[in-house]
Amino acid sequence: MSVLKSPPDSVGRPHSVERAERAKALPCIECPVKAQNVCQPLDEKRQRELYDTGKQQTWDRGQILFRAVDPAGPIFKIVSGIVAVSKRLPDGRRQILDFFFAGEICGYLERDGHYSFEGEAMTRVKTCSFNRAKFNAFATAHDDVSEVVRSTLAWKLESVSRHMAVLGQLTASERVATFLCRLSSHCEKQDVPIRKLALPMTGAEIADYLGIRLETVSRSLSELKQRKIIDLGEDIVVVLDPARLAELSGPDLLR
Amino acid sequence: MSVLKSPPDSVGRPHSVERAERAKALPCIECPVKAQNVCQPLDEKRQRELYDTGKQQTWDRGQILFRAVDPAGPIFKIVSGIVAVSKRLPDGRRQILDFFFAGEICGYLERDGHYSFEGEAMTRVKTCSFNRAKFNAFATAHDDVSEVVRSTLAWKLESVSRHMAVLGQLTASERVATFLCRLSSHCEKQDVPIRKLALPMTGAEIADYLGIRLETVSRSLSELKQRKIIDLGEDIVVVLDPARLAELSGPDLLR
DNA sequence: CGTTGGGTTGAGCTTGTTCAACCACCGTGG
DNA sequence: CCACGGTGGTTGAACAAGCTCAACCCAACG
Repeated sequence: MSVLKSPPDSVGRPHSVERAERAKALPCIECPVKAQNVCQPLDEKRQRELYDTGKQQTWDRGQILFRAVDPAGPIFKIVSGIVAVSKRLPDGRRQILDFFFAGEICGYLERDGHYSFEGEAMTRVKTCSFNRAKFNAFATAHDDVSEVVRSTLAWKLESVSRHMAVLGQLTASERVATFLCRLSSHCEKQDVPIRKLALPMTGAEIADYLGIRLETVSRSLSELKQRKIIDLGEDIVVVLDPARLAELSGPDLLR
Repeated sequence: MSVLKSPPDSVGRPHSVERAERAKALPCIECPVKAQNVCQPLDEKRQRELYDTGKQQTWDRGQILFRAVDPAGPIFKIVSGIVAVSKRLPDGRRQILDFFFAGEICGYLERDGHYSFEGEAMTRVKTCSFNRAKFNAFATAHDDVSEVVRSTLAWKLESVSRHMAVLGQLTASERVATFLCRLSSHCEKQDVPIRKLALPMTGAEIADYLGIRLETVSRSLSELKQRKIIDLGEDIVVVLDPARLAELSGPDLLR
């Protein structure tokens, strides 16, 4: 298997676990996200069956997992790390539609044989990459799995709709505050319940997610710091006053 | 069955078809949207079974089918007319998330026992209103139906995501142009293939959908008229130059 | 030690908002 | 029959939020 040179903009083949190695043991046993999403209802037998439809991959920050022009290939369950899914406009503008965290599935949506959007690793990312046809067949064959797919879609549709209201109605500073609240509530749910937030994405990426310029993001953050609501460190935000932050995010558009 | 007085803001009970009357004949036979969405795979027996989980209703323009504060009640398949689904912010701002047309299902999304959003009739609307629990049971019992639910969700998720890019990245005039293109391509698909578009919603509603002020909508439309790209009539838009309109909507965010 | 990528900050400008006046249309009631 | 108020649309002028462009800083890295 020859390794291709990385095309210009930092796309490249990820490191794959070899078939032979896979046969040895089922890594799912130790998988940090085995209890999440489609894997949640699976016993060991079915887990192995699903695992055999895919392979594990590791991606470096900035690598593209899938592009909107590519024919729809595998779907990706994120084992660790963060993936940004975005829509690019021909003139260079882009809208980051959502950030996907460990346990979530991305690259699922397709449109006449192509990925609908683009997925990019915001950090080092580990994925289980399932063959699309086999995954769909697996889901069709198992009612509980397809129920998980359905509820995941419904949940995503809701959270994306909510973010639409952010883009359509909120001011720049409200958007930034909302973003921090969302990050914070996400961390509370799985990570340390501390109010030190790691910011794994750059200002430009936050800007593309919030539909504003990166300078505006920076200014809003500075203003929040000025007002002693947050403190800024190295790729870190410390929330000093969660209550006031929530106020500033205006309405309840969290999650 | 007593009819309640309409609460302040034009909510009211719709006119329902009585049970006795329903028993007579299955109106689905003549239903204009019997081939769409969840009804599409049904033979007459299953169609009757589904129909019996709900009832037909008619709503006047401006009536609220469901509110975000209401406990999640029925889900609505639209037989005719247009419904706007929106998210309201406490301070009066609102984002219209999507317009639902004949054949589509709305009021489906729920969050801890309540409707996620709000649905309002933009025109006179006929619905089949299915009991939620019974509908879900019906879907669970029939693989082909739940497959339709899944694919509808995936499709909606995609189109909502696409609209996010509109809100996050496009200028006001691009948004308006995009909106007209979307309307136009929708009409092409089912109605007369003519380029006279009926505008069933007010400027304020278009504004809430596009995340701009109604004055801005009006100005953009006037400018398009000035440039001989469209013509404006009574609640009607005539597309004079579809190609240039598509250009102005910037990138391909249609549908 | 120079380069590169990301972040901050300022000054001027543009887009879209805000506020207001005005008009056309329509249904209602004196 | 016309006066009236209510709704929805148009247009203008002043204003402000956010964008653009640019300079500058800092840390990482070859």
